[in-house]
Amino acid sequence: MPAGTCAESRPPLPLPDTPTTRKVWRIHDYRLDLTLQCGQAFRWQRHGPRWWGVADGKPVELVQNGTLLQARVPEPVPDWAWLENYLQLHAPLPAIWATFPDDPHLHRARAQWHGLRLLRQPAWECLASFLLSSCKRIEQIQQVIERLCRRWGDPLPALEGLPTLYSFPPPGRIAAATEAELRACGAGFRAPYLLAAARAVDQGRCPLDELPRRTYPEARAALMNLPGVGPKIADCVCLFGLGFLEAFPVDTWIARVMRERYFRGRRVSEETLAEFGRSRFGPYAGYAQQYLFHDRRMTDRPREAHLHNPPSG
DNA sequence: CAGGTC
DNA sequence: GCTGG
Repeated sequence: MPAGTCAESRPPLPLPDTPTTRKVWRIHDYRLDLTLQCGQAFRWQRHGPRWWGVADGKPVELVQNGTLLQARVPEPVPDWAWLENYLQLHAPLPAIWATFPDDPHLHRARAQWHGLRLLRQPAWECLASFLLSSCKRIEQIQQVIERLCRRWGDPLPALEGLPTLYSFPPPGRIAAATEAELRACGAGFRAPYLLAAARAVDQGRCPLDELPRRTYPEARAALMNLPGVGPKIADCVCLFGLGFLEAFPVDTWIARVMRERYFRGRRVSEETLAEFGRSRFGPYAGYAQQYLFHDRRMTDRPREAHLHNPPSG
């Protein structure tokens, strides 16, 4: 290519390995809106039909149009495996459903929220996010995370026409912060937990990168060694960040649903519910959890709203 | 009182 | 118990 030539012309037929900034997939059983909005990831913004966010450290714009999914990134990439993995485009949905028991509740929830998928997020981002999630609404979690990213993340190359997005701050950056600074970002009583987790990961005391190669119980236990990480947060990280699809996070919503439907409203511990969920729904219990969770949430607050919704008792 | 944890 | 709806 002659030097000094303006980049006004492109190769007529890009070879398979030619780095590109755009990609289109044909996908089935996938609903981007549900998947990015359901509270498993906290950094996606919707603007009309477009979604902006950071996947695996890279800024991305996504648009879904029926069975077409389109992605755009600021700098050409040689392949798109990172995004396919993050979005779990190749998750074998029919095979997953085939493992589910014949359960009327699950069947209905699955039909209603068809297209809701589990993402595969970076483990540290996932751990930090869910450490910040307790007793917070999704919007608040998003806010805190956004502040953390702007303060300790790096500005990323911007997509044309879009504002600059920031990387999720690596453990070392958070580890170097003070508890007061984290509180100032809105972390509240979770600040010391986040700080301790960042230090543990940064110093190799919690080897997040190795956990996917261990068994689910081992990974879960390793996470629960961290202060502030109990069964619920550990399971969220196992499910959304480590790829243990048998994990069955039990939060208050799921606990309510399970006690009502499977235990006649009896008082059962959350660990019992988690075990029950895993054994009833099997190797992909996490998918079942997500359908049941989303179903319950949307039933209780139909417009994902700021409606008060006082208890009916 | 909120998608927990110690 | 942080903090906000």
